[in-house]
Amino acid sequence: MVPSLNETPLNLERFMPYRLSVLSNRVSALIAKLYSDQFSLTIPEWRILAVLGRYGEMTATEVAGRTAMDKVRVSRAIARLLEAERLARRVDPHDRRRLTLEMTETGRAVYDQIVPLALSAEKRLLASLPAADLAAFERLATHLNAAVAAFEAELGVVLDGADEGV
Amino acid sequence: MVPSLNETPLNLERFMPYRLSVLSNRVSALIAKLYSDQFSLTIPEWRILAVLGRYGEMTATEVAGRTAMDKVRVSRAIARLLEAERLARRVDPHDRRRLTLEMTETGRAVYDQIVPLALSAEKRLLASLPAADLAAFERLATHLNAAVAAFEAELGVVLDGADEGV
DNA sequence: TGCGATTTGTTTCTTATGAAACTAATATCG
DNA sequence: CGATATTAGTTTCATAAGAAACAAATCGCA
Repeated sequence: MVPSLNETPLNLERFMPYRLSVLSNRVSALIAKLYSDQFSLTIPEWRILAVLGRYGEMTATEVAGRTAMDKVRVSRAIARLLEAERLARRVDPHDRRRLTLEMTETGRAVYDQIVPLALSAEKRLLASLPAADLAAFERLATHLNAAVAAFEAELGVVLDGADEGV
Repeated sequence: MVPSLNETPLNLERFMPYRLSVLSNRVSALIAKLYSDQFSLTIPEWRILAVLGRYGEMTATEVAGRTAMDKVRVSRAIARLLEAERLARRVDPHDRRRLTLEMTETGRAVYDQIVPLALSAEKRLLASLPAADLAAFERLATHLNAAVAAFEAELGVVLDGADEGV
């Protein structure tokens, strides 16, 4: 039987968006495995700790902007972190809609334990990869981000950076 | 305020697994946008059509293997495709547990319309990217897949290629 | 002022997800 | 042969997801 009547059948294995997706999710699953069991932390929860650890206090909306996560997802992850007392928050006196988030000592202890795990995993994954290839990936990522943005703009779409992983 | 008390704070924007994830999901969301509304097709449904279009008839298990999708996800996507009469299946007479899948004419019509959209989107996204950078990405992908596999093996984990996107 | 528009964050509702249990058919090995 | 293990695919169950509606606070401008 002829595999396809289409003139240019799509070879999934060579389709860049597909490869990117499979690769990304394999890597994410591995990294998540390193902390999810041990600390019972979900991916969005970890992301929140990561941005707070890096940039200090901020609100839920700012976290969503930084992490490219949906605000609902952020809201729920924050609820779990508050419940576990890994996060505390206080009302901004200048604008009482805003709730400023910060890690508690418990939260920071978790963060401080995961960061080295994550960095060493990354280091290990990239070990023996030529530096030039990593630099090329950086360029590809920058290029694709811009190309996607341009395409979206043309489609008149407002796709927020909804995503999944790590 | 000091951003982190950690000696090596994690800079998410430079953390490769994170960049990979955000990039992948942006690209996937864009590609999905090109067909999901128009054909009301989900990502797993599209993947199934894609492998059938490329490789011809196969069973659900084979589809799962090809696409790195979970078998439950495949099963449900097949159910929807059958419901929409985009797929037909028949019992393998040699092994009556096996159900061989093939596209119907309706299914192939959808496939034939989406393939050019997907390929032209990919082409556009990669336009003006130096070929060397794309080749470097191929190497990075190969390298990372192997590195993840090695890491998993060491952790004694059996992570199937569960994934998300495109 | 004051009232409609906007912003922040949560909740509701529907659907998607995957682990584990399950059904049915086949393979294996005593 | 026949009991047990394995395989293909589905269903159940609990959780996660996002769109849209929502509540509360603030902004903006007549």
